[in-house]
Amino acid sequence: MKKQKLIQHEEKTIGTEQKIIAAAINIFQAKGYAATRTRDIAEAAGINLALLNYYFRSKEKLFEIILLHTMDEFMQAMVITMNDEKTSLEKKVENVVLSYHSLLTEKPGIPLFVLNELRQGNHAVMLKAMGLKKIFNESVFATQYQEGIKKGKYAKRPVLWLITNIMSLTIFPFMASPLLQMIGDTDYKEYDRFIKSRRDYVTKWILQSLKP
Amino acid sequence: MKKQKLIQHEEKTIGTEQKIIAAAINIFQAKGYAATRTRDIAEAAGINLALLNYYFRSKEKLFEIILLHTMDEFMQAMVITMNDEKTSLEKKVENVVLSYHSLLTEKPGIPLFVLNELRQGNHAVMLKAMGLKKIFNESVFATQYQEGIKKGKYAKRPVLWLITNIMSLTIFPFMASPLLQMIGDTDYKEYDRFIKSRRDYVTKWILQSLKP
DNA sequence: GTCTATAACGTGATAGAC
DNA sequence: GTCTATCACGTTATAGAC
Repeated sequence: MKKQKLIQHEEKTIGTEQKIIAAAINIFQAKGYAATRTRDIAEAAGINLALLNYYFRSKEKLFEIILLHTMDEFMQAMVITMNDEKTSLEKKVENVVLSYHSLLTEKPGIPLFVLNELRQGNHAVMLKAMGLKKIFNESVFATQYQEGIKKGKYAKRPVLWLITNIMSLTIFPFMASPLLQMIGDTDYKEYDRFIKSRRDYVTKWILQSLKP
Repeated sequence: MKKQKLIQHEEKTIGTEQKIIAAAINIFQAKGYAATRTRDIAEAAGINLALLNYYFRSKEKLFEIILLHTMDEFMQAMVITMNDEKTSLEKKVENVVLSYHSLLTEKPGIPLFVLNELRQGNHAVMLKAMGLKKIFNESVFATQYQEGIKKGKYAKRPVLWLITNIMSLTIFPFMASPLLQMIGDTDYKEYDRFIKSRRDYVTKWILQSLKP
């Protein structure tokens, strides 16, 4: 009976904590740190402002949790596919494009959120971002790319070149979607189709650019 | 003598006003509306906080001026070249890439600034951005593109397709420069060379993608 | 026009009851 | 754990002297 109570207690705790985190993710990602008011998060979570501080001590602490979580989400989309021993580099490019598309279709606000905090000089983001260097340079992806160059299969360019192409063509259309929607005079649904229709084309286009 | 005094008066006024605007551009573009404190602008302009409000009434008013100015700067980079009657579409693509590169090399913070305020739902930006629709659809650029498609010279795709490619490949590397610098393990100077070395390649790559 | 001093306000955080 | 009420602080904006 004591255990029963404890479990119930913990479940309830986790429930509220998760509700706050879920709300915080939405609002922080949509508006950034400075433009977000903790009151709004509390309201969106259906709880009181005081309770938010009870769980997370401060706005900054809560933010850092959301920030790290978001960075992980963003990086995970590529880390796994980049280190798959079983796939070719060509297949990896395809998979990265695919996984970014599915992530960003669901959460298009992530890149702007991350880059914005990076520009503000947020220390936590910078540390996380540092990790990307290792991830790339020590990845199976990087090795395969270097191999391809040695064999004369790919043009001799830094890995950064390829990564820039991939990220530019996959991420930017999501970041700039409000702008591009206006230019193209499309609504949300139509723009979504537009982006989807680009997906395979983008992959092929990138692969084609690898040739010497 | 009265006129002399008036001119002097006006010159001094313009001087201070411009100093404030210059400072505001720097800080607003670097940190966004919410994260900017008017005190910082005043300090950077070498004047007092009260004086800032004397000239611009409020933070919001000052911000809107900077915002519209920035949007104009951003849009102007393409509007002019897009409507040049004397150049071919191929030359226009080349020129747009060039003008964006020179603008963003000097002021790399502009795209993030604009997209960030657009995401916050800023009314003024949205109105300005609306103008882009007309600018593109009624441009010489758009006409030439449609002509090319009719002649079977280009693949049959919406103009938005081409615009997305151009913007993605030219703008994103500037927006994500802190991130990409870390990934590539390069310093500011080296990354600058990297971007410059991509310029011509990007142009050719885009042109190549026009083919059916 | 420009300053100093201060009012007015918004927001993050806490005290204390339940 | 959760709430209401309140404090504490930073920031915008203004009043008033020069």
